[in-house]
Amino acid sequence: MKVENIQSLKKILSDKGYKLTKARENTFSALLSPEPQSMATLIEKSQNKVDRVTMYRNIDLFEKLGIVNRIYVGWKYKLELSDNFMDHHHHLSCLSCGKVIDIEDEQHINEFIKSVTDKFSFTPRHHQFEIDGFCIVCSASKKK
Amino acid sequence: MKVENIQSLKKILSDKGYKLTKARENTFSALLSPEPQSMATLIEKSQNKVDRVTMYRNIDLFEKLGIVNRIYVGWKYKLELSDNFMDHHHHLSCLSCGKVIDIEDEQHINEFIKSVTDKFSFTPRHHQFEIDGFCIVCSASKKK
DNA sequence: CCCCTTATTGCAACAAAGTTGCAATAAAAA
DNA sequence: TTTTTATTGCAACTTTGTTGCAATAAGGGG
Ligand SMILES: [Mn+2]
Ligand SMILES: [Mn+2]
Ligand SMILES: [Zn+2]
Ligand SMILES: [Zn+2]
Repeated sequence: MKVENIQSLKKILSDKGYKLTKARENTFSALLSPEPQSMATLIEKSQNKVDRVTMYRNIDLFEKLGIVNRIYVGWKYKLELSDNFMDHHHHLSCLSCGKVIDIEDEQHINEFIKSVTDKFSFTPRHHQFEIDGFCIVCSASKKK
Repeated sequence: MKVENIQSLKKILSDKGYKLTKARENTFSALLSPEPQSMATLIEKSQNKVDRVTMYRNIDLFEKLGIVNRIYVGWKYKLELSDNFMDHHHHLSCLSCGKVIDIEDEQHINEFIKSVTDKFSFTPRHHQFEIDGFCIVCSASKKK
């Protein structure tokens, strides 16, 4: 669900009976970023514009409406605008040094997603594939 | 890292200079379950045997030692003994009703994991593949 | 088996994260 | 403009996770 501007945001909201408010405009503004952001960051960026509680409520709503994705990075989740139908979050994550390697292979994954979602008549919105283990460097030095 | 019994737990711990304590035995007992469990569940199962704080500390330790995996289910993480070299955690998770559907297809996934980890000389310990979206029921009934 | 050293525990106190009820307010519709 | 209804902010609360520290218990050596 791509949101181009405030107008398209308003349409998405009103189509479902929700109102476009100042708080929601500000929530959307805070989400504009090249990187996924933590809830704490969004709250801080909007301080004295959007109340904490309202931020939680609107992020929940936006996620339900498909405007944002919640992804896991390390041990916590972050939020991002779901600009593309399906962003790719596939990575190898080293449990020792924390290094994250991105996997490029869209081919296999997209085929797999289609076959499995079709089977269950599931409407996919977002996915994430993570392999935890040890990178080549940390595998070599096996201590601790 | 498979832990067969208390003896093997003691070995894993002492090899790294950690002690086997009553609290750690009870932590291990609480982890015995066919399902991944939340931190809250583990704490409750061990109430008046292991202090909350100690539970957090020992779960952290166990994860570092490879005894437990932390996986994400819906919006939160759960913990499980890493009995098998690589447990399968592939699921479809409904953003609306929270229902989780397990994906059985090991074939494609294992092939994919092997190809990608080989490519980067990465030593996998655990993986997780999650597709968020809407189940057949919630897809049908649109709003809210 | 006892002593000694050191890791580990429990507790209290705190910090961070997320939730709920409700009266006041601001959208949107009429 | 008036009416209707969703939304907000606030206060209070619950849940989750962290830190410092004195008391305790595990394990090794004698
Ligand atoms: Mn992808
Ligand atoms: Mn599974
Ligand atoms: Zn590494
Ligand atoms: Zn559902």
